[in-house]
Amino acid sequence: MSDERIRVLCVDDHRIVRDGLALIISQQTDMTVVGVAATGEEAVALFHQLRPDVTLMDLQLPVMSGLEAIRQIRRADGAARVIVLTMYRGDEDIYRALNDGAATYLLKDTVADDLIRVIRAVHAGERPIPAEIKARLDEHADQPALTAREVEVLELVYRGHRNKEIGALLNISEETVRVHLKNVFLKLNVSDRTAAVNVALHRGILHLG
Amino acid sequence: MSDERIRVLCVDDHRIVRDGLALIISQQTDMTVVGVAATGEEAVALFHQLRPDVTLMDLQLPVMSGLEAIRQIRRADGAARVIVLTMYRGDEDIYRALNDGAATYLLKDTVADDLIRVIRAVHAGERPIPAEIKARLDEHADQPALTAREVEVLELVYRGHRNKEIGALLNISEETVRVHLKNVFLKLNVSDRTAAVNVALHRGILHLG
DNA sequence: GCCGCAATACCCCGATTGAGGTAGAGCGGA
DNA sequence: TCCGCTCTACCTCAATCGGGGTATTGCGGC
Repeated sequence: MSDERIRVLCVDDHRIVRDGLALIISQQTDMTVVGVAATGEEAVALFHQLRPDVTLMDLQLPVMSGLEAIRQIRRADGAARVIVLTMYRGDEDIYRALNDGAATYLLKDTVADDLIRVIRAVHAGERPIPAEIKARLDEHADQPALTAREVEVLELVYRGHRNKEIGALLNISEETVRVHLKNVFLKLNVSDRTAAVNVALHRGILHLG
Repeated sequence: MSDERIRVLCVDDHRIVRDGLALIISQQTDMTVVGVAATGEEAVALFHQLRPDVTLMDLQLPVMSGLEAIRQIRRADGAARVIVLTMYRGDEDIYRALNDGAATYLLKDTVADDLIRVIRAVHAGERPIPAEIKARLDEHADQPALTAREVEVLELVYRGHRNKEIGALLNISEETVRVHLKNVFLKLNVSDRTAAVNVALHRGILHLG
């Protein structure tokens, strides 16, 4: 009964990875790939059009991030089941995705058979969080969270701007920028901007791009 | 004649991607995956053991990079045919890989059918460089190259070290570190260290990790 | 209503950084 | 052999940055 197959939407910006995933899933008798998307927009549009049972979502997508796509999908349908499948290992990535409604979070290290099992479990309403991911999430809870403004400032530091420029861009004084950065340094446990950017990139607070 | 199939070694650190690629290749009647590796060391060891016709190599590998693996493989066998398959789009990545003996360079955006065609072409002794990659390589030629020492200094800046610390780590004076950085800024066309790191990450001169 | 937090802004001061020089030693190619 | 490049090192000066404060406004939760 092909009507009873789990209908999967597959979202990844790398064509060859998408093709590989689709092939892996298509080989199962109890599931089928009903659509593929390469950007966040495409993912949201196809979700509405296809109403898949499970959406397999990479976080690293051009134009609109996978995180934003998850938000929009979950806002439109609180019962939507989205599995994150990504190479991002940062605790902040994991926290944000699960906090925004992802059913679970898998790294691309995952074995094909495990992915298949998780798709079935999530379709059945479970939320099987891998131990490694759970551990990272616990680490995250121990860390002080940056505020939205602090992330905004740090992002501009990462782009290579000086404090004065950042102040001008955000319409606040250079002094205030310094205050935000001081707090960022405290929270990230570093003593200068390059180290802060480094930590932020590794923890998934910022991303290349 | 299974003996006449193209024997492919598949190197990628993400298990699910490796599985997907292997599945794509295995579906062809004229090629077969004889081995898979997840690190540079494994890749080099398996190359010697299996002597594949074509090696499909990601650049982003733990412990030993794909670039270093290519160097070691090509040093051992100047006729070895290695296809780079990576998400790295930096001109420096492309330059280094092709300069160190890769037969061609594909992005993970590549369509499965194109990958298959390139594997056949490379096995036949061709070097089919995609137009996009060729264009990036031309851009690279217009840019002044950083010296090994300059990259070394920039790497430590990226790690968050101050000039004084970098001097101590490299056993040179802080003054010399400043000179190297001045030259880096000139070559990368930036005016401070965070911008330099940003450009270096995007061009593939440095990598996360 | 009160407390805590986020965001804003200003102060001082020492450390660090970036931009401008000059210069010698060593090495490899023309 | 000589030229050019790389690495090394030092100098000066102005700009930027990081660490230490204090303080006001506004918002949301208890």
